[in-house]
Parts: sequence; C-alpha cells; structure tokens
Amino acid sequence: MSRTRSPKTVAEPPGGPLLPVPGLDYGVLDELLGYALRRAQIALYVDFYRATAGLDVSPPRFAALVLVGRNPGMRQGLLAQAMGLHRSGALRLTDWLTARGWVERQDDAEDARSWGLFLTTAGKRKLAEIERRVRAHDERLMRGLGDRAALLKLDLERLAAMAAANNNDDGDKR
Amino acid sequence: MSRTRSPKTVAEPPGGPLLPVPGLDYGVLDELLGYALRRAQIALYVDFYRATAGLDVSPPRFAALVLVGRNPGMRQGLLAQAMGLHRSGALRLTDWLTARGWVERQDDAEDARSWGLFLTTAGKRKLAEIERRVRAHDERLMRGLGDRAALLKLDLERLAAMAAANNNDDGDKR
DNA sequence: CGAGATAGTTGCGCTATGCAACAGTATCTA
DNA sequence: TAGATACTGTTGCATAGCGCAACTATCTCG
Repeated sequence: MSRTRSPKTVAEPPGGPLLPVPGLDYGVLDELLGYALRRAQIALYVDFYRATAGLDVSPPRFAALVLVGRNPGMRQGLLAQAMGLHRSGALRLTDWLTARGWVERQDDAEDARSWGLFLTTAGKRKLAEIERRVRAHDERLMRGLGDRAALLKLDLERLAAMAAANNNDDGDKR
Repeated sequence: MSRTRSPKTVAEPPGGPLLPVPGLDYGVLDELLGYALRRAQIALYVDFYRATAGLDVSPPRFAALVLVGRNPGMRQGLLAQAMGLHRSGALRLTDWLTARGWVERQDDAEDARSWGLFLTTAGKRKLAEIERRVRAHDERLMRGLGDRAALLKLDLERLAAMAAANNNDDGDKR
C-alpha cells in the first residue's frame, strides 16, 4: 500500500548506501568487529525492507509471525523471551499484529491469566508471502557469499552465544 | 553514574539472554543468515552497553565521536553520509554531543552555510575512555572467536557491500 | 487462607530515525 | 548580473521499537 513517495528532486541519502566515504578516516571503527557487524546489519535491514516493500512488515514483526505460526498457542511471555523483549514489548507487538488481523489471542484453558497466540487465516496467508520474499532476499545474499555463507552464519551464532554469555555472567549474580 | 537499578525481585529478561528457547520452533528464522545477524547484533549491543555503562554512549554516538575526532572540521552532512543518516539525524546527534560539551561547531570559512565539527578537550578525554572500553569489549569477542574472527569480519564487510549494492541498484535508476 | 510468584496491561519516557518544508548561501547559466 | 537551481543546516512532526515501574488478575504452595 501507500506508494505515497513524493517525486523528490534530489537523492536523499538515507535508505541508501552507507558505503564507506572515500577520504574519510574511520579510525577504530574500521578495526572493530562490532562496527562491521553494525554496518552489515544496517545494510541488511535496508535490503529487508526493500524485499518486503508494501507488506508492512519489519524484522521484529516477521520474527513474531514466524514464531506464532510455528508454535500455535504460545503465550505472549514466551514470545517476549524468544525475541529478547520485555513483556510489554511483546504485548505491543502482539497488539499490532492483532489489530492487523494476522494474529489472534485465545483464552488459555490452563491458565486464566494468559492468552494463547494463533495466526488467523489471513495471518497465515500473509506470512507465507512474507516468508517467500524474505527467503529470496536472504538466499540472494547467501549466494553472493558463496561457500562462506554457511561459515559466516555459524560464526555469527557463536558470536551471539558468546556475547549473550557475557551478559549473563552479570545478570546471574543477582 | 546512575547505578539506579532498583533491587528487582524477579529476573527481567531484557538486556539478558536472548538465547534460543529450548523446545520452541523457530522455523525459517534458524535458517536465515539475516536472522543470525540480527541475533548477533542484539547480543552485541547489550554487551556494548555493558562495557560502556555509565559513560552515556551508544553505538551511534560512539561512531560520531570517532569520526569527528579523526576528521576534525568535518561538516554535519558528511557525518550523516558516513553514518548512513539523514541530515536531520546528524543534526540531532551533533546537538546532543554539543550539549554534552564533547563536540563543538565552528564556522566554516569556506562556506557560510556549514559548520565544522571538532571535539572539545573534554570530548577528546571522553572519547579516549570510551574507546578503551569498546576496544576491550571487542577484543574479548574477537579472542573468543579465535582465528575465525578476522574472516568473520571480512565476510561481514563483503555482506554489507553486497546488500548496499542491492539497495543502490534501486536508488540509482531515479 | 495468605504470602509470594506470574501473565498480561498501562502509562511514561527515551533513542533513533525519516520526511517535508523552510531559510540562508552558493553556483551556474542564460 | 539576475534567476533558477542546488546545497547546508534547521525545525516540526511522526514512527518504530524498547525499557521500566506500578497495577490487576490469577496461580501456587505451605
């Protein structure tokens, strides 16, 4: 929907490049793994939005849809945990998806406090379309990386686990 | 500073784990390079904030400080471009850093429209401290990855370049 | 039953961004 | 040189995405 983009006489940078500016000194940034990750993330996000243009998704919304789709009846709190969000964040995400008619809250017979989350028929259809496009977007990148793709993915997983472990060291000694 | 954390009876997840929840089906998410990247990025951010706690920085603020520090007198617009931001975003970032007394705007002799950005003495001192901590944080992760670290970084750079290229294909045929 | 834990909710705040519209200032061109 | 045009920074408005504290139901367990 929308397609409300005005003609725009001049090219506005954002949503664009983020390619290194020649002649500029990036200092430590160029040496940091974390910054390389950030750059990749930003570029990937832009590509994600491009691939899913008009579908009204975003990475978090997409993840939520997939999770609810694969785990019908899951509670909001579990969604929060799976996505590393605060409960209130999962609430708002669910609210949004519900308002869109993609997700439904159903009473949980086991526990009157909680809901069970389910995709609606429309939600399933929508997810299928989104997933198709996201897969295509991801596969194109993977292809570009060739045989390094799988290794990169593994390393990213290791990295995530390591960083998460650091964070836990702290949180645990409570 | 701060350390204003309330006792907190219960463990609140955010800022915490984001480790895969056992028994939960992540569907495509587990297969996507993009999602692995997102997970790593989130975990890394948390670790970044942990490493720089009390310094009032954030990844964008840190990047801006480094860039201004290494390229004294740079214009705001260039900062925006280097960071992939809209001009207005660079403005607000600069405003914040200026209010903190870390960055200074000086008139540009060449062009009355623009400013030159410079670190103040306090800004330099602050940056040195932040940089020290960020480096430590980054190196710890690199060490954890062993000899894969350098490759990972390279692949991330390739990935960023590829994704950025995709985005440009679009933007250019304007 | 009553204390303490849990699930979800609400209200408030903050970072990070974009975009349109605007005001000076520069530049280029007829 | 006057105008049109482009560019720099600014302002106001809006959005996504989060966290946190406080609150309400509801469970659980001794």
